[in-house]
Amino acid sequence: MSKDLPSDSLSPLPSSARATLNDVASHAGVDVSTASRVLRGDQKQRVGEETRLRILEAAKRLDYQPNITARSLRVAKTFSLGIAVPQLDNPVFSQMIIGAERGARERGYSLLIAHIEEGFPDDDAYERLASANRVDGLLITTLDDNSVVLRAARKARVPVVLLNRAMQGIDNSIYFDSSEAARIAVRHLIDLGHTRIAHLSGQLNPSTGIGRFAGYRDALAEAGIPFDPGLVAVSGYTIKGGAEAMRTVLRQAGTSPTAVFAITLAAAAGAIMAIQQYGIRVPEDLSVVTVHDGPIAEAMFPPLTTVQMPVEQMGYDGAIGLIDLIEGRKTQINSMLHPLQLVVRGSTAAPGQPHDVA
Amino acid sequence: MSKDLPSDSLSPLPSSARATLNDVASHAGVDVSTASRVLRGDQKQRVGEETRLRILEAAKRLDYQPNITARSLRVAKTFSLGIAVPQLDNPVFSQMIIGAERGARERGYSLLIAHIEEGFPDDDAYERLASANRVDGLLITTLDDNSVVLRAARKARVPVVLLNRAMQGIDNSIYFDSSEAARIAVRHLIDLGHTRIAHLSGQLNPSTGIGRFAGYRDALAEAGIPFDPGLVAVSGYTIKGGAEAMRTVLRQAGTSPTAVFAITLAAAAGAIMAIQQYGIRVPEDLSVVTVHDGPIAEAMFPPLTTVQMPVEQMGYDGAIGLIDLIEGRKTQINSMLHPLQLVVRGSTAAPGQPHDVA
DNA sequence: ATGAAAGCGCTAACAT
DNA sequence: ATGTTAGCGCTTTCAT
Repeated sequence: MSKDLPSDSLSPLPSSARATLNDVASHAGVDVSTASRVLRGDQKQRVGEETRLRILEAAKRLDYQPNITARSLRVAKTFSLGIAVPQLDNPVFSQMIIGAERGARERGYSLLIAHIEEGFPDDDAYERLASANRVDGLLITTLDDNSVVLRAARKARVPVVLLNRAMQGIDNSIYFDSSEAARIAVRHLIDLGHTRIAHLSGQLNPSTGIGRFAGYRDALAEAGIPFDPGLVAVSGYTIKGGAEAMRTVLRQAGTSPTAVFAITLAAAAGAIMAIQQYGIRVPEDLSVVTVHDGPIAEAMFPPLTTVQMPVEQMGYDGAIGLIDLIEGRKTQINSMLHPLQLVVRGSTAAPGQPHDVA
Repeated sequence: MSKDLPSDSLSPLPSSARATLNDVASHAGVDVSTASRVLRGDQKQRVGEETRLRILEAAKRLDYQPNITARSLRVAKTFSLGIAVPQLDNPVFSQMIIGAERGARERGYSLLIAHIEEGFPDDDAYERLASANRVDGLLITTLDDNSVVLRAARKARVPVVLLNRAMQGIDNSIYFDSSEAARIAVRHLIDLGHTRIAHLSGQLNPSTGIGRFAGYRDALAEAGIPFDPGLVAVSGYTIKGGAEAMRTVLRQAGTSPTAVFAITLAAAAGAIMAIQQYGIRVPEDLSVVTVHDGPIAEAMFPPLTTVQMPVEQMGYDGAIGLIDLIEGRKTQINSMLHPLQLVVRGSTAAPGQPHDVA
């Protein structure tokens, strides 16, 4: 008798707390299970058209939003993906994240980000995501250290997709045809008439570095240009590394190069710094080309000629593939993306043009 | 009678599925509530030291990891923070994310990322996070469009902290003393002897842009240098904008400037491009200085003189503050960060040094 | 076509 | 100091 609370509850009344499925159901005068079936868009739902409408309307009126946490608990899935990146402020990784976020979002997943501090890779970064039951799958990227990745992938209790490279012992990956990209870049230099072409490389064990190095050698071989080890130095993937490697090459090369193929944007930027320090002009005295593209390539002086790399696509495909794995639509993800196109800008030109030095 | 299943369950048996609290409890011979109290490190726990140890040991043996989803459902918290960013491939935002991720992690939260597509700000980006019950709080950043942010913050059912600027109508924010940074930058130019100092500015309504513009004018006024509107052009925060604004200034200025203060890294990069296109030399003919710092500033040619901005700190403080808000330890977050220091590199020098033009 | 009921794994009163 | 109990909001058999 004391329960004669204001029962004329026909008003929207999304007063304070979020409406639950229960609220929707009672407002529509049905059981929660029925409401669930409708709202979830259950395939074989067999629900009366009229009730369907009533439920939908109630949901709308109450501004119902499913509680993902509850659903997660019930179906034992988190509907989120984790992505572990070693350096966030590197265009490669940010673009990868953009793509991954888009893929995840399209499929109703969220993207959870884990930054792996350089130098503390062993610690927990991957585990944090993998073992804490927070994600249904893991996208992993790495620079040079393979062992950590391998270990993490093994320990993960969820599907893992490796981005940006293929690796022995890891089944799923989306990677890039680095050697093809390198070949395109070097061929461009050769077409311009260069024969003394230097290469700033990655560490020469991991897959990416090797791929580009191979492409470099292949292109030279095709053109019948002999390979000169004195023209190669390891730069890694940083600006500083690029600058140092460039200096090494300039000092050690018997006959100095007229062009250089840098393994990545950062290395190329470093190289240009070093080159200009020596008073050498780009591209008059030395042409520079690299792989990967983006606003920074345009912003440098001179603007950089690059072979475009579908980095965002890689993130997107990785996310979609990972979700396919999670939801059992696929059992393996393995695809290689190809370089997009050569974008010729101001950093490359024919060798030895008669430009006077000031 | 038919329940004589293999009951000698003393083996570790983390065979397949994750161990639950229940598993731990029964292995330790206690009730789940007791196990919960211990494992959660409940303050006023009053649990026997001996049982405590037994529980801890069982948890370890079974490699128990709490199911956050279940806990979330129970306590009605997700333990995750959302961060919405307009452009991921911009050092400002990536550094902000790095900081935010660290703050969140330190407090046991995860960071969920939402990329706001340029041009589709209205859509759902913020709502996706805010209304889907996926996060306990929101970190928001924005470029120029305030209305969207305001609306999003209003609609959010969770606490919101605005990063990188203060805004009327938004209570919580972590921002940066832009005008102080601008003053430092411009004073540096003045100290070098410059008097014709251009400014590439942001849109002149939002807070950040105004702050820097104000700092620019203040520094000029302090030094008794008259303000010349012909030396100012709006660049916004992009490379392209920087290049265009620089060209505008070079064309329109009656007496050409000997130095330029660009509002941000990207604009400075664009400006340098434009400058070098005209065959003007940096810093001999024209000095360039900007606010914000990072590897890119070092990588450019010439390396850029900048006033350092604690961007990562901003993300970190934002995350910590947001969590304080969520957990009720604070009721308002409002702090202003100050510029770190002036880093003098190759892009600034005294005006009119007797350098011959080639 | 719809409802009843159980339960995902955890926490938090409330007993004892 | 420890156990009992209820329930967070949802999905999913199993009935009807």
